[in-house]
Amino acid sequence: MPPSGRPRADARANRLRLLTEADAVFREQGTGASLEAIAKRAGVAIGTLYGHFPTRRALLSALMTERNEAVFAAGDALSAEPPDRALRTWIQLTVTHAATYSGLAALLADGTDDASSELHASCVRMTEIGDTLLRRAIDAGTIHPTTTSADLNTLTTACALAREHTTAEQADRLVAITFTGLLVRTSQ
Amino acid sequence: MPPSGRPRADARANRLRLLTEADAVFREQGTGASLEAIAKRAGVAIGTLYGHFPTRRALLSALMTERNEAVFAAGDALSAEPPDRALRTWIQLTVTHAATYSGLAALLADGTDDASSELHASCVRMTEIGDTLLRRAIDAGTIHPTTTSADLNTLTTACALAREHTTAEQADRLVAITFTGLLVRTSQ
DNA sequence: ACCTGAACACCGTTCAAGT
DNA sequence: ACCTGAACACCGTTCAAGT
Repeated sequence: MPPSGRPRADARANRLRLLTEADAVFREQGTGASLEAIAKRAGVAIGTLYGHFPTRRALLSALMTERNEAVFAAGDALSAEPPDRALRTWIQLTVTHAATYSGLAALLADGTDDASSELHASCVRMTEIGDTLLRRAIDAGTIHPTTTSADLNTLTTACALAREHTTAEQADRLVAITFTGLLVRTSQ
Repeated sequence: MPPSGRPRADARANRLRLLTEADAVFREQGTGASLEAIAKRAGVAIGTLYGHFPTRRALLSALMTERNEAVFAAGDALSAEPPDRALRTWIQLTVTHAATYSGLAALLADGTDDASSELHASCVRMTEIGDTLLRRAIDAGTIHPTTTSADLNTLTTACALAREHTTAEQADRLVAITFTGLLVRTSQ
């Protein structure tokens, strides 16, 4: 059972500094970075980090919270766009999101199926939004009707994973190629 | 300078058993598996493993040698096939190859650009074969002419990486989608 | 209620001693 | 020439003691 009432002021400050430094370190070194290093940069002992975030994934999850909300909101807003443009923008959005830190895409990919992962809920939410946009695009007749929600997830995961091994430009080209592969082939 | 003449019989036997067990362990646990475990299963001390294979990549490289030759030969043989079918088969082949062990695709992706990697030479060779098949398919008019050799590498890497996070069926669907994205869009 | 940091566990890598 | 395995280094994680 979590402690009730407001947390102590120093605890709040420590939590905030841990998140700030974790973001910086994960950006530089990926999600596998040393937790010791993060604690040291935040000016706290390693035990304090574990006190706030019992697992690496819990830390990552806390770090992604704000960003998640932004992506969810953007996804919902895409309902106003033309179906195929909306889907394409969504793919670009989620790929970039999953590539925030090197190593994150793999955790998100596994988080979709692993209900015990702290990242599971946000993965499910993303899948739902993607599914809505996908169905709309299929109904509009621009996306191949056999495309599944799982395809969309796999495709996003693949592009995000690949992004860790090439330039952003090359990764964008892959997104473009893959999206083209989803389109219904009409006489041009 | 390497030792001249034939290696000692026991050394040869150890090397062979190390390769056999490494293959089994990497298949089960991926390329990050414990080298201690491999040595133990092969019935030798950890120092013996390091004596034969100074780095994890050297061990992987030795492990891939035979398989590499098979893939190169298959790639060369594809010159006899219709250009687009040949390219598609090549993509499937290389994706499967890069997904032999979980974690291998990432090493191969980095090995292409890292000349100091023991896996570099085979990566370059694969790129060459892919490039030949790609140009032929472009010349035949079935593949979009702006497609580059780098696109092919990124695409293969992406599919192989994704394969570690889904079923083989789902991964095959991704290959199909991506390949469709390469095709010149004609009136069907 | 929260923080500290020593202690423990685990694993990769090296190298002096042995055969 | 090759093998052994103890020794070292490094890092993730826990938890008793402190404030």
